[in-house]
Amino acid sequence: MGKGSRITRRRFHPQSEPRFVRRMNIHQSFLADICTAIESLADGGSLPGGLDLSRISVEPPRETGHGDVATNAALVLAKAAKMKPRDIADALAPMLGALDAVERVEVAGPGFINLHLTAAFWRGQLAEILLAGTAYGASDMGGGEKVNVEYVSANPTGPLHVAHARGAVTGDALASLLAKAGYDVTTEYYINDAGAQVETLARSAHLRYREALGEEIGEIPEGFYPGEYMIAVGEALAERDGDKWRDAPEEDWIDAFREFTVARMMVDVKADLAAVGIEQDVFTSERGLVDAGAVDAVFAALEERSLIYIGVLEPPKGKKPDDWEPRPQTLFKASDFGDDVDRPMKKSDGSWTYFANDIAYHFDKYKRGYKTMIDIFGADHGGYVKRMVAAVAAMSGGEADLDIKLCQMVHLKKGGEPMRMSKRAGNFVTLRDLVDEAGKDVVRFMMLTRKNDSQMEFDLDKALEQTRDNPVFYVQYAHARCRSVLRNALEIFEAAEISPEALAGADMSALTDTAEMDLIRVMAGWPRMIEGAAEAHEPHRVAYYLHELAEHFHALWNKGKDEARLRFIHEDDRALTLARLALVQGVALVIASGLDVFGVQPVEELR
RNA sequence: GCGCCCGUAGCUCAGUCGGAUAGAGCACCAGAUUCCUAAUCUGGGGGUCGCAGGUUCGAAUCCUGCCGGGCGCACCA
Repeated sequence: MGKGSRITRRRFHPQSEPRFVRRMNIHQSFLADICTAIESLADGGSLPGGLDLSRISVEPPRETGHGDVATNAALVLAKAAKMKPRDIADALAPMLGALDAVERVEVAGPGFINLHLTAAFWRGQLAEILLAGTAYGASDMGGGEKVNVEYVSANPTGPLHVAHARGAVTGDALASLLAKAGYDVTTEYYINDAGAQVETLARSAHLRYREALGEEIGEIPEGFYPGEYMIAVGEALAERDGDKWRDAPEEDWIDAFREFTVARMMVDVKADLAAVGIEQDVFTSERGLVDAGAVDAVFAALEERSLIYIGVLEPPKGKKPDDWEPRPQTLFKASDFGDDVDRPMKKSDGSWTYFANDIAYHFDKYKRGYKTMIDIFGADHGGYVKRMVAAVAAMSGGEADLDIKLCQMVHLKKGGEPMRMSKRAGNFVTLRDLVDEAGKDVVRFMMLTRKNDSQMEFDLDKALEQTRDNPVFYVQYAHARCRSVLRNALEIFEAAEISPEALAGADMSALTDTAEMDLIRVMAGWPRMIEGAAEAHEPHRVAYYLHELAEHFHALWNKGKDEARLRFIHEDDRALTLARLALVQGVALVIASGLDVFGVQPVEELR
């Protein structure tokens, strides 16, 4: 549980593989070959049998001079085999050198085995990319396992602001990343419509309602939501109900006003999310769960297992609340599951705490079949993580796994100057403002260029400039260039001749330049990238991958400026051109595939 | 005081469940455009990976302790 609790299952289902989609990435494929070779050496007595092969890794070496794939097999096995790493490597190397895809093998450093693959192998990879199309990179790593990704879940008390944007985009991209990696993903929003904040919201609506009826309300008093967006709510209520609630006691209207206002806020929230291209599958109401008795049920279940008791908590050291007093409370034994202290389930008035409701919510998800849950929270909820993870462990009997991703703050900048935001002063930037100014694709991509737990700067001017300072345009430009070449190629080819499917059958032996082969190598790394990012729950890796891919393409493009023979289109050499177009088409597809994970539309041209 | 996160080039940040000589962008310097979009490319300078120990064939990565920054800390959500 806790920190290391991530998806670790890697299952392959060779029986169920569609024929035409490569499901095992090339490194896994070589890993299988290496294991076979080791077993065969063991059979021949050159190695001890029964060695633990689980720590063997196969990966692209950082140094290009170290071949295309490298394995640490000899290093990892040395201790258990009681042999020198170099000796194991020397025995293994010739066997791997005999593989069709391997051109050359070398033992290097302390015992790494570096494989140099044949050009034919790489060209074959390009053909696979073209056949798979934008589905390239799809994996069945998840094996169809149900995963629930919950994000945004902002209180329905006003419009979404920039801090929500990061969580929204992160959750959305993570969800599509997991879907691409073979998980059955549900995206979800938890509506916090049960607490004191929505009561305040209802009162604020009543205030604006009286205002709409012509009453002079003056300054919005402390303890009410002051936002101007509430004016329309008051007007709508006045329109609907006339003045029947004007002088009525609160208990007469509070429920109706809350319900109306929350519903209205959620319409706005969904519209804001739609503006960044987000449409979640499920919206769960906290109040609905409470009313349905879900909290009572999970409470009883925990009580059944003696995880609930009445106790008195120690005051927090160092920072004691002013009104602290020792008081018996109904506590959940979170400390049995990794939390620092036990946590209250009931408030002093006997109603459930937010935490209790949230346990019921996660129990509800669990009962709906999600053994893997991901919550995207803002950094200000960091102190809540341990208790929630503990609760999920407890209520699922250790069966379910909750990973909470904290999104750190976004510091908005404009012209190099930080934009100080304060709700009180009313100058906070809404998600809608941001999208209106920068565009949804830029917002999405920019928000995903940083690890979720690092704070990030978002320079509005750079996002608006649409220049090289803006990483999304660097990638889009590469895609646009690909599309441009393919459009130009229509002057000498029919569209059907240069479709991805047709190009997959092209003779690619003309692709020989190092820049071309490098590009294919990067493209062929896409499935592995997907799996790694999905397993780590880190969508930002895709942004860096796309930048790298674009970089290699731009490099090849410019190489064609220096050496005319490297240009993509040669009117006098159709065969050569088809090979190059296969490459260009492949790049366009992989970029489109990557942008699709981010929910960003690839552009045909930038002009 | 306790818990979580972060600390990597002047700035913003990557760095694959421990791998070989630590990377990118921006900024700075020097170059590339008769020709598929120069919103691009090529080359260069720039680092005690916060500090100190430890683990091992090997540490930016794992462990411990410090230092610095952020967030949070009963009955809010």
